[in-house]
Amino acid sequence: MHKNTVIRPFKAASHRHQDCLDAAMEMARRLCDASGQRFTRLRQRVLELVWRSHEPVKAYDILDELRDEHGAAAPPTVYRVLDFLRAQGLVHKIESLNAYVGCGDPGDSHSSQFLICRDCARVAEMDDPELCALLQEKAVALGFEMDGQIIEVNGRCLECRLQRKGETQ
Amino acid sequence: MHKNTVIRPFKAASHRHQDCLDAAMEMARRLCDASGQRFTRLRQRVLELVWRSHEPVKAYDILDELRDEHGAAAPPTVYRVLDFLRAQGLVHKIESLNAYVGCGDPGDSHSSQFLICRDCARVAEMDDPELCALLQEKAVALGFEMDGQIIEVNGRCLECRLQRKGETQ
DNA sequence: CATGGGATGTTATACTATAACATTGTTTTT
DNA sequence: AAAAACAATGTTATAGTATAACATCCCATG
Repeated sequence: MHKNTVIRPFKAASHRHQDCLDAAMEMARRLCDASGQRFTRLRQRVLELVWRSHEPVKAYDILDELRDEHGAAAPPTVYRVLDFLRAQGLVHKIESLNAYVGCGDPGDSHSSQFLICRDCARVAEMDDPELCALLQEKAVALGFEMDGQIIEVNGRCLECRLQRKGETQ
Repeated sequence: MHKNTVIRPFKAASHRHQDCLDAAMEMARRLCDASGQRFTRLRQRVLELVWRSHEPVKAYDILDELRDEHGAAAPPTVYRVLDFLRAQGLVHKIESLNAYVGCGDPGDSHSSQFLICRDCARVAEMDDPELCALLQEKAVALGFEMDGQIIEVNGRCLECRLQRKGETQ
């Protein structure tokens, strides 16, 4: 069930991002097929924009991009597609940023813990079973029935720590 | 250092809320005195409004209230005061709700985990050292330097579970 | 009692998101 | 193939959340 703790790592700056993109699109197509949902051009395009990088993307940035490509486009277009993609587990919302990231392991229903780098703004995603279990345990101890969690960690990723070692920020 | 895991419990429906309010005001006054900050009428009033209940409060609800009492009032008034109160650790923001709650243990700098009841909308606050330690450990294992965390758990509090047992919602 | 800095007021605007209804497009049924 | 049914997208309007920039007020202190 839990394949791996880190389901969306901080990739080396040199990684071939096209591979991330291709993999995400392939998975999306497969998942939508499997669940009888339509992976329309618009939905694919929005998902590509979300996966443009490993940084979270704002709804209105997506909107601007669609406008450039496509003439008209209004907020509901973007929010509807984002809602769809989130419902399929293809995209997550980062609540503390009001921004969206592609899911590192769509299809496997999981809980997520996000690591957000304050320097490069990239986001990694974990699905750590120990963390979930402990949180669950703590909630249950208070009689609380848990049905979802939001965990977002702010800090600095390894790459940024090494690069900027010693700088004052 | 860590006095208690639960620093803002789900109180029984029958609790004397005035006591919560009085305690919060007393602490706030003391903390501001200690740090040389001014606990003005406005700041006190906003903190009272945040502590009006154990449910998170929206910035614009505070604004409406201030307008009723006080004539004019514009968003910056509220947001500035909320920022102040947050900086003093007297108030926390619930990111997933865009709403604010009074801190259950101001003065002691801590991390918070919030439990949010979907039925009664009340919020409890924990500061669980084990949870923090485990999250820290997981982050460090990825080379991530953690400087803050957001944990918000959605679910149902004990009281609501007992009251609505069997209901389909 | 002036004066300097912190607090608040004021106006305008940016940013985030949804409601409600119209239109288009795709499948399914006949 | 036509019609019905439903899903997806377009469109217009508006609600909800937050900040920038500058003006004024207040009050602690010298």
